[in-house]
Amino acid sequence: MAITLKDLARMAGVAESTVSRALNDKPGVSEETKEKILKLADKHNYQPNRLAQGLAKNKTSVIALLLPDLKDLSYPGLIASVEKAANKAGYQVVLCNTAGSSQKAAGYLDLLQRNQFDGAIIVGGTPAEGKFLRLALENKNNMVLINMLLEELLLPSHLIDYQAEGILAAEHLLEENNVKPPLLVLGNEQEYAEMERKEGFITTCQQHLGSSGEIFSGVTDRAEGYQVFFNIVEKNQPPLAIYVTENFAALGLIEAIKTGGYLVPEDFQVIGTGSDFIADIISPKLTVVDEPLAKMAEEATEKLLKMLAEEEIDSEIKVYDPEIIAGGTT
Amino acid sequence: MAITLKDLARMAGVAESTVSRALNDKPGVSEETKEKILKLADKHNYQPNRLAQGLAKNKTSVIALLLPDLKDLSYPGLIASVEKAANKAGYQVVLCNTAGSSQKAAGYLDLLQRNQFDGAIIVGGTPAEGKFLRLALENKNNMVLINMLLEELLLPSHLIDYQAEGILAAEHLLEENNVKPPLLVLGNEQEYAEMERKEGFITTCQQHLGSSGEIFSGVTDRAEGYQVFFNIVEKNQPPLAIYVTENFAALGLIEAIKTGGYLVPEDFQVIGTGSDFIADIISPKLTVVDEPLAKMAEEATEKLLKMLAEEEIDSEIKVYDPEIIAGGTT
DNA sequence: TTGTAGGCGTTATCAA
DNA sequence: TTGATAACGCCTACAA
Repeated sequence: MAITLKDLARMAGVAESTVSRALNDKPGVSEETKEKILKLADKHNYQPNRLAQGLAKNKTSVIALLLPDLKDLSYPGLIASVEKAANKAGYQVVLCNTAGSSQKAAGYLDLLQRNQFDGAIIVGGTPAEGKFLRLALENKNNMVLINMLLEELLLPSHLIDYQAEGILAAEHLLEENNVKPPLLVLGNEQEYAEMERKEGFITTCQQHLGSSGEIFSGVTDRAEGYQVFFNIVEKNQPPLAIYVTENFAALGLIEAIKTGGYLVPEDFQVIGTGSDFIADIISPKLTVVDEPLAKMAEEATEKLLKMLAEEEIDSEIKVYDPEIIAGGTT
Repeated sequence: MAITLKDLARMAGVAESTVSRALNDKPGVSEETKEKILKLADKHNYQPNRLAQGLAKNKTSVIALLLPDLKDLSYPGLIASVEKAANKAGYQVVLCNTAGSSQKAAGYLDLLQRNQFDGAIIVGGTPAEGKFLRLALENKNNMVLINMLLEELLLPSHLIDYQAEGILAAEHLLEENNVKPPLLVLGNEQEYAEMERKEGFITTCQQHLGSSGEIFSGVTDRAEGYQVFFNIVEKNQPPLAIYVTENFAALGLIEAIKTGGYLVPEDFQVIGTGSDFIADIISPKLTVVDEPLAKMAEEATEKLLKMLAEEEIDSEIKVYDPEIIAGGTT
């Protein structure tokens, strides 16, 4: 067993309270005894038990970051941002992989609710996670949301304006190619983000051209992106402008375009969704509608820390604007 | 404040111990009182405080998985494997991002040592992490290692045989192209894994051909992989066989080959390192030397759980063999 | 079947 | 400046 504060007290011949004061640098301990105690603690490599500390102080200094998908390459930036803000305030961050399962998410929220963590930042991405949050909300308010929209539940939320993404993408493509309506290649059309992008994109196209181009959906991975190229050229002739919401689909699509002997951006202009990673492994570098995830994460973390510090009750919803990062594909 | 066991006891008009027994399904409680207590607990949504439980039972049922790099696309599989094994045994897993910094790693090991977690699985990848582990090892034995080799520290370790990777890669390439010695494209030559791969590769080439091909190093990302192609064709003529240890470098290299008007695998045969993800976004699918990370993770987790359960002291080192997964690039 | 009491390892209050 | 002592919320002998 590890050495305890009580052990130190016995060895130093003082009371536990004195040891506690000495270790925590609190006033009311003579330099002499303090030094003796610190030396002893160091010698025996004393490490205060965090469970006991947490119980006594009602605080663990650990926050959890719940992520729905570890393969999403835009998360490392988000994570770094959360960690930076949290560390600065003396908190450590642990990551919880919910893998899009509300059951797993519930498991981690159980830890949160039962004092294993002080707070949690919950990142959306999977639909219908609202239900399990209700329980967790009962007593405390120690959660903030990123990109998760809940109907009724009132929690601080940091949301991307997905509709604005569609609008920006459309405007960008229309700037350069205003003859034929741009095409839209979507992933899972049931997802909130995709619905919004579609709405923004189509509306903008119609406003400018009076009509919108063909829409393909269910195109999420590289193979599907590759394949959709053939569906596209079946009825459409280049030059064409295309908005592909899914990153890996964009990868496959551009590969197909180049394999087909066409040029990007001369024959096909392509715009995707923000992710340094993907933009970089595509050649030419993909033009994207970028999401300010790092900033969102930072502000979400600061909001959470403020809630923990001031026990402030809050449910502010903050919406963030995307922006175009020009690459070589448009 | 949340409701406590003591509150329940008061409300039910019984002793705390009775409530504890009822909630934990222990014998010695009449059906009647038990039901009353459970109903009360349910009504007030009672959630036992894990810090208190942990303190009393000296167990949190949470293990930590320390990862050096969240961008590594072979980790999601490893993580899933750890979670599966841990969950089955009633443990929850949290991920800790050490980001290759021993300081950050030390912070998480501090949590471990101070009872916030029961155990930890530490994944290597960054050099010289050994030092900070020494401290953590003092009292407990609740850590296992994956792909981290330490000189003196005795901990259960689960290691890939990197030298065998080089050997396999060489043998595979030699099978099909035994005229010219295959080329080697390395990432960071200082890393243990790379040194071993190189050793195995070169030795095998020399055994079979009496000589080994040109070696390029410091090629880690897509751009560098793209660029190295030009260095390669400067002095070498296809057909050529190439072993590229870094995944993204392989991506760029193949892109350059195709852009240059050459064919894969007819003109250039390429073999990389295992990762479903990368192999899949390359076309043709990359042939790889696969690392059995999922299996390693599973066995490492089971070892850890066994250590926690039986307090067994152990420092077994288990070495895992890589294997070729044929794609379309060889 | 139930209650009392002590312990887990800290912190914090109040006297001395 | 120090030391008892209670408290944090739970578990677990031991007694009743």
